[in-house]
Amino acid sequence: MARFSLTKQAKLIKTDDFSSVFNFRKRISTHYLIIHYRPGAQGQARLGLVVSKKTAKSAVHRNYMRRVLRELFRLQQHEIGAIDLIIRVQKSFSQTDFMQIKQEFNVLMTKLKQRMQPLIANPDSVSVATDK
RNA sequence: GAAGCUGGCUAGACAGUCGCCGUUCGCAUUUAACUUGUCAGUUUACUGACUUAGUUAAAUGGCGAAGCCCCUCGCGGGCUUACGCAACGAAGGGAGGAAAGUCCGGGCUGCAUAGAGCAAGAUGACGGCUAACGGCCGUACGCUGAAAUCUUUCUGGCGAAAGCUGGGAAUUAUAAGGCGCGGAAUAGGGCCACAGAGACGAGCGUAUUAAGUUACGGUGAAACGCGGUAACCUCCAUCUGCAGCAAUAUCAAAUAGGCUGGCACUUUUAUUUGUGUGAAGGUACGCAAGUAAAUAAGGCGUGGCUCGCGCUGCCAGCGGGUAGAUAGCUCGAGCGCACAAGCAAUUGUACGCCUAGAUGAAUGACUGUCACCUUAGCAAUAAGGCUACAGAACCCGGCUUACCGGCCAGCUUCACUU
RNA sequence: CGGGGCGUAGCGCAGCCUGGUAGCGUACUUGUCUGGGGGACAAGGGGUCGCAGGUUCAAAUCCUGCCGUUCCGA
Repeated sequence: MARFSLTKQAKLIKTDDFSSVFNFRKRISTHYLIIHYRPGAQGQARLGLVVSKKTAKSAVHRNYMRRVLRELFRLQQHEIGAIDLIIRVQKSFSQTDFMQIKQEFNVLMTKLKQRMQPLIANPDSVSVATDK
């Protein structure tokens, strides 16, 4: 039975984790969001969020966007697989745009699955990719 | 009742689903004993069985760490730990009045320090409060402060008149309240545009007088006067050591470098030191050690092997210390209430309470109902907003700035009624 | 957390320290030179000096508090 809890194991915590994902240089972008991804070795999807001060000046507004994205990730984390993700907010959104954000997130997840399919099929290529 | 103003409190509510972060407790499973309950036997007491709940004791159990023991020495096995972590369950807690700006003041920590002074900076009516302040309270002063009131005046209506009433304008003093307050100008220096005869030294012009004796002089903010300006320099009084929780303390990986010890250390050249040959000094030669450069060998990697290519002294320990972890980290000039002192700020006493501690950063997301607001509508209701300003980062006292509303209390003026 | 700079015409900047007139370049408008354009020359318009309060006879300038923007250090 899949649980929906979001623990510390499902987060990117250290600076090395973040920079390794960014250095992998793979990303998918939509109108509001940009996703950087990298196949991870933890056997679990892990999430990092970046909401810069440039997108929204109010801290309350930035916290809202962070929480919504965290919630969406929490509900789908078991369907994603062992991937490290960093979600970046490109354009600010508010509570009226919630349904649109949800759709965009789903689109991003399906795209991500399609791209990760060959990597998961033969794990040797994953190891080669991570070495480089 | 109307108008103006001040202070305090609050910061949508409830329910459902899925979650996040601390704190405390229980850990999960098995066994035994006791208490309670039921049933059976039965001498109002005892025995046996069962189940649920609670308490106590023991054992077993996930990962890691430390210690001990055994051994066939290996990434072995076993035991212990009021050691940690993970996982599970329960209880209880979880953003603000400004958490914001970072403008002042203090605690705390480190460094420095007998004490004092210089420099630099800040403050400046008087008195008080305070841990302290540039803050607060009281008093005095200045500026301001009403469509209300007083006074004057113009005008319209009613009326025989007295008078009543509506509108406009001007003026004066103000209420509650708001804002401000910068000590010293014979201690000294600087500056005072334009205008004006003259701008800080006094002199000049006219009139006058025994006499620089007296009076006046269009301008200008200030004019014939030893003025104004210290939010110009300065002087006086008071205060301030410097830095900031990324402070600071403890533990501590990898890599590079440092120190120590052991092993390895070929040859040549240069140089330094010691020593021998030499009667002595110098020179020369030999030996030993150190340093530098080059080279060979060795080692490692590439590889089935050789050649080749690339890198390079090897091993162990120590100390500093980075990433990281832990502490600092929330019980404090704390909050509530009552009484007392005081005009007040505030202080004292008694009682009660514990109220966020995150660190790539939690305190939430969604749905429904009600409340609130806006629009439409006589209303019922419908649609929309799902609401203001805004998110703790070591902690307090203030100040400033932002802000949709709601509730309560008080003050002043005026009008009406009793 | 600590420290500094900037805000003046549509744009880029002087003036501020040492208070009395707000200016330079460019852009804009008009005119002249040219057959026309470009260019040159001449004239002109355009400023809450970021906002608010204060000191002063007088504030872009001095003082205080805000707002915006930008940079630096730990």
